[in-house]
Amino acid sequence: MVWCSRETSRLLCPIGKIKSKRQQAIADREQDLLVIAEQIMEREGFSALTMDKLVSACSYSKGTVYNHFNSKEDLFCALCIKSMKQLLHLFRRASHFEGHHRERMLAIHFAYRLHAMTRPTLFLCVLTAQTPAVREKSSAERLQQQTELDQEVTKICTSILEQAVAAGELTIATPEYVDALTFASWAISFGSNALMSGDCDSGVIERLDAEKALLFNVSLLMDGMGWLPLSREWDYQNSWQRIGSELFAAELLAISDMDKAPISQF
Amino acid sequence: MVWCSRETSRLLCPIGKIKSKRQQAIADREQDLLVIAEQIMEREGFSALTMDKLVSACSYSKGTVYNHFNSKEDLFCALCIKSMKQLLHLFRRASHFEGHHRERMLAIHFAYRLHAMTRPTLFLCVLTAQTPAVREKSSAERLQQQTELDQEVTKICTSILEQAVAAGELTIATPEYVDALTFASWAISFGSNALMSGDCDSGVIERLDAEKALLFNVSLLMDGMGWLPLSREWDYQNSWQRIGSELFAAELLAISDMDKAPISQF
DNA sequence: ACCTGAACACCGTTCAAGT
DNA sequence: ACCTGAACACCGTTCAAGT
Repeated sequence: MVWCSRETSRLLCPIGKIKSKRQQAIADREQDLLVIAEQIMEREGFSALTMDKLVSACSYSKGTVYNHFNSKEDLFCALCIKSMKQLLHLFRRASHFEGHHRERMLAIHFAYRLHAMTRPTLFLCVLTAQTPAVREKSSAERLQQQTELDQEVTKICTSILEQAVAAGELTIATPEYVDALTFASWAISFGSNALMSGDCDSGVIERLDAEKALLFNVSLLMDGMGWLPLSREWDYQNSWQRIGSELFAAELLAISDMDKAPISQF
Repeated sequence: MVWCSRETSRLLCPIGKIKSKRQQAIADREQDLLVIAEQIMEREGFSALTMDKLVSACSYSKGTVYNHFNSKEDLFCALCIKSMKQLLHLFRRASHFEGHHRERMLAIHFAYRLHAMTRPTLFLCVLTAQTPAVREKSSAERLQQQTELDQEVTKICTSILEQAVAAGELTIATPEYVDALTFASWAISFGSNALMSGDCDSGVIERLDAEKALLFNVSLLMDGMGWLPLSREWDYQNSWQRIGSELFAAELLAISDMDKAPISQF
């Protein structure tokens, strides 16, 4: 992997390769730090996350923390990467949903929404990591890893689209069309989720509304693609629920527990 | 305006009302400060914008600057508001485009893309202002003004949609459907622009690609709505160009000058 | 009623000394 | 080869004194 050339003398930790015991320990420590950072944000808000607080909340020294993240922004970038890795796992599961290919793509969008709900903090880290102030000060390695993950996510969508074409569900003018359709799918999902997470101050009713809106938006887009069966010929509301119960039952249970907790407490 | 109750003893400056000469001077100063802040970001990058730099770049004292913005994040929020006001102006112009209603909605999307290109810094301020770290520390007044502007933008879209329904271009199941369609339009535009501005390091070819992708995405969505004439019955590529030349000729000229400038200089 | 800038607390980052 | 934490520079914010 060419991009792994390290001009900075940071901790050795080749990505996606077999690690020595020492390297593994370092990687574990990094995961510890990310968990602690996430906890600070959840407890005290995003702006409360400072390097000082992270250092005093963990068992390592300032210098060691800075061996992992060469700036506060780099830490945010690392959180964004963690978020995208989780998303990728959900997407892989979604891509094997038992149904036709349009339903599988819907499962991808379901997974994205699910991630935004179950891990709101990590989801917002992705948003924050798109910010120029963060990108300017993140390490080249991590920015590269970010685009790599982006490509892997894209690959999953592309593959579903290609299968749909092969199955005759979808007709495309040229092969490059698939990339355009992937981008459109990604854009509607990102846009919907980002705009919805803006005012997520309310409770359960809002959540159901948000899901409905996403399903609606995605359905419009796929109908526009001419992806069969069209929404007037198929009950995607039902597909949506099937995806939830067959693929993500455990995660949804965790959410409803989260919803209940604050109510029973106050 | 109820929400204008000011618990903080900040500078008096009622929004959208007639201002006294003194209040006008204060409002002008605020605009000065925003221009300077924008210049700092353009010259030195987003992370270079500090309150110290803003103070030394302007002719006012630290205390005075803090009378306008009660935190650095509040300053970002103010820049976001400025950005949205400019957007609103462009949208109003777009909404009067000479053509059918689907073309008018397309003009809205054109205006959004145009704004992202001509004022990239301000556009990215909107993205930054969605970030929880900024929202947490912005003043209640400005956050309120932000949602007010959001609503005004929404109103323009809604009105175009309603006119399209009245003209028989578009059929909707229930009146609330209009809100859902507005949200979908907003989501595809925001999503496309946000994702595209992520890697806007390149030149002219990229720009044309970005425009093509946006037109493509929007067309898919509107086709999905069943908004007549459908993209297979009408040349929206041509509409796109007409919008540019008839509505935003001056702005487009400014962009091509910007593109040329760095080439001739280096 | 508003402006000023010194003063303060905290935060991000570095690096010489240690193991 | 990596860890440590004192030290430093800078940044955000406040507020008593001034007009």
